[in-house]
Amino acid sequence: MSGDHGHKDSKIDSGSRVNESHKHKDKHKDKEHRHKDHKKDREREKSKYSNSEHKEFSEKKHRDKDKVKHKDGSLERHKEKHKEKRKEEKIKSFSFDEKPKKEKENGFASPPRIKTETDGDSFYYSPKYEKSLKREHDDDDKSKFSTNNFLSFFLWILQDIEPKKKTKDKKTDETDGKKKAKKEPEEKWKWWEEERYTDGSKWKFLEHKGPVFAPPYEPLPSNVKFYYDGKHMKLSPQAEEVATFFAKMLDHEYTTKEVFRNNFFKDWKKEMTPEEKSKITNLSKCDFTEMSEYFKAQTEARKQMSKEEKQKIKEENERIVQEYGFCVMDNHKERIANFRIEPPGLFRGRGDHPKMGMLKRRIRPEDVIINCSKDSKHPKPPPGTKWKEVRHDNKVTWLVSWTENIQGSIKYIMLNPSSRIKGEKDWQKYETARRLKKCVDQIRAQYRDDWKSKEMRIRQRAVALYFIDKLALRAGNEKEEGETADTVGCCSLRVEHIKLYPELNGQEFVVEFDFLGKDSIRYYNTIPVEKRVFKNLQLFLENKQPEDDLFDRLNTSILNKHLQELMDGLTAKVFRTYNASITLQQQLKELTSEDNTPAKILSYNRANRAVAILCNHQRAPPKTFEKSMQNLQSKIDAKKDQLADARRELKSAKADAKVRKDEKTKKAVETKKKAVQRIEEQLMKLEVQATDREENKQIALGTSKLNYLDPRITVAWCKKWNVTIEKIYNKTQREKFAWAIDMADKDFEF
DNA sequence: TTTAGAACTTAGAAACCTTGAC
DNA sequence: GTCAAGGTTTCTAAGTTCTAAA
Repeated sequence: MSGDHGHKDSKIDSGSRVNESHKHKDKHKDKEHRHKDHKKDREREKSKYSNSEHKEFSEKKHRDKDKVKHKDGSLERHKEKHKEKRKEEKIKSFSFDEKPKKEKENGFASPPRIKTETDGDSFYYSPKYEKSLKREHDDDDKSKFSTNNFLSFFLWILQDIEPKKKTKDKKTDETDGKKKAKKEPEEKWKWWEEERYTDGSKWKFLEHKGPVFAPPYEPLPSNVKFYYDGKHMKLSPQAEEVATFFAKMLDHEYTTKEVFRNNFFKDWKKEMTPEEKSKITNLSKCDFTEMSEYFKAQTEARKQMSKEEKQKIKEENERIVQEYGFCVMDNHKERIANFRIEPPGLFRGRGDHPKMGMLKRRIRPEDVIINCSKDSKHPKPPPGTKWKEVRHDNKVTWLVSWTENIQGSIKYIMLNPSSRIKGEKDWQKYETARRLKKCVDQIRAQYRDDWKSKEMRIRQRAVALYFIDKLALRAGNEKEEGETADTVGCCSLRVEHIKLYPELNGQEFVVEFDFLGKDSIRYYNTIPVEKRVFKNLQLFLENKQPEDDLFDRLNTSILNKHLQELMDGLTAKVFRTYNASITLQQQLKELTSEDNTPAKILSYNRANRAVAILCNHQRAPPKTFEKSMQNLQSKIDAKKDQLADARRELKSAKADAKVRKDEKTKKAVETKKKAVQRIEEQLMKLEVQATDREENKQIALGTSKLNYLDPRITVAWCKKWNVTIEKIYNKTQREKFAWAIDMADKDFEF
């Protein structure tokens, strides 16, 4: 990335999510206007970007061997299906370059091109690991496996019987060294020193206890009443349960939104008896306050419980975690991420979600598919029930799945990020990004070249890729209208999402982006682009309505197919990973200096922040922000006063010592000196904290830290600057990144 | 070959827990 | 002991990419 990401500041906007102005009003009216005549476009382009430069380009690119085919403009098809839904006609013509398909890695978690890449790439086992323990995974060796695994499962059970020590020791083993109470019970398994499967399987043995279901509904006590139109009304249990979902959310803004209320009411009615249905016809006449108060009181009571009671609950939870929170996968006990089935409730879609408020129904064993190995002890469904299915698919990583009723999508229970199966994939992700580093210059040169292409689809592709690379935009899949909030990514940007300024605030060729991205987080950015990009954008906008697609001849599938040809394993999101990680590395180099630890950490956070800004990771400013800032400021002021006092005292002690010249006064001077130093340090810490907090007001660092930044960069930085890793990664993060902590040394380069 | 659905990653909010000041 | 603040964990929605069925 060549310092290209320096335009960040303008991006963070005070209101992060949704806002009415973004509503896509009547967006699909007048669809007939759209995409008038792409043939005309193409002809226009042809004349504009006439022969010479294009010829030169097309001859150069071996990849575009099928260009002739594309040029005739007869093949566009892809987007049509959903455009159809919009009742519009887009004439498109494209086809995919016919390159021989690269051999797939059978979906296995190893990086693509594993065999051809060995040269010097650290992804491969270093010599010291060469003879390391190999995971047994010969396809045909089943019996051996099951024996081993039964053994290990047995050991696991045994371990469980032992007094619980590990899981909830939380802070106790935190670094400071102060409280080194309980230590890790056993040596952690270094899966990264072992070989991976190459046959596409994700595991050979998998055993678990199945999911934990939501507790059954407990009817309200009879004194907690529901009122309709001012009159008490006893609800049937089903209707009451759904009513409590609403009551629990009464303080939330959701319940004031019309869409939420309408969806809720509609679904609630489905749960009512005919009698209830005929009576309750207006949600506004429903009074849930007693229910709401009841739940608040319960929460309060829980807080007020005695230590013993709290402890009892904690132990019971712990027992459940021990029983259901782990599985055995290939000889190893692994933590499960989400072993609880999502409880019923009201759907909380983000942004202007058309389905918010709908009832998320209760999942029963009959809805659940179990995945485990044949030779494992299958999880038992709760008494009197059965599973929907028990399957043995070792080409996938999930243990349990079910279909949810809001979007009809499948939900999964999977392993914790610290597990081998997730870790390998994560590692592989960063290796792919590092491979991109090696060819990114070439790819950039190519897309710049493609801005001149005489084919519209190629120019669109090239401009989109430029945005993805430069601005770290997401790919932008197409979404089904009316099913989700109206959000976009790069390929799905619409005309209304950008504005072009030939000149703005003294800068030439400025593009203003303003759209809702993932989770309806607003992306706002004004950025000068290269002239050719600007001209292209002008062209893409011609004869289009605000609600038309900016890149009407592009979608994520086309883009990713193209990227795949540029580099094996390359997809749009690799750019985000690459640019995030390289930015961190560069920023760390730039910002860190021989300094005290808090200052170094501030540098780290600033580097992290640069990435978070690039990736537009925003958060709502904490509600208590202003107040906590004030508090901190008063602490700083107090500390300053304290420092002034200490300095004064030191001064007078010095004067005293000058006069008296005895040991006692000398000592006093030393003591005062130390006190001043200590206070200075404390003050500095507070000031750093204030700066950090202020800068972090609307920025969430966690997402990039967890998902985009190659942890080896961080580990290397810690080692280089003598910062303990615990200062940067908390326990969970250290578990997730154990592989990186173990393998990266201070010279690691992304 | 296209497309729908499956699989898996990324995301911010909320719940929960710990810490430290008083 | 209480309380507020902030860090951590959990939750699950919302993306992207992969895969397999039509």
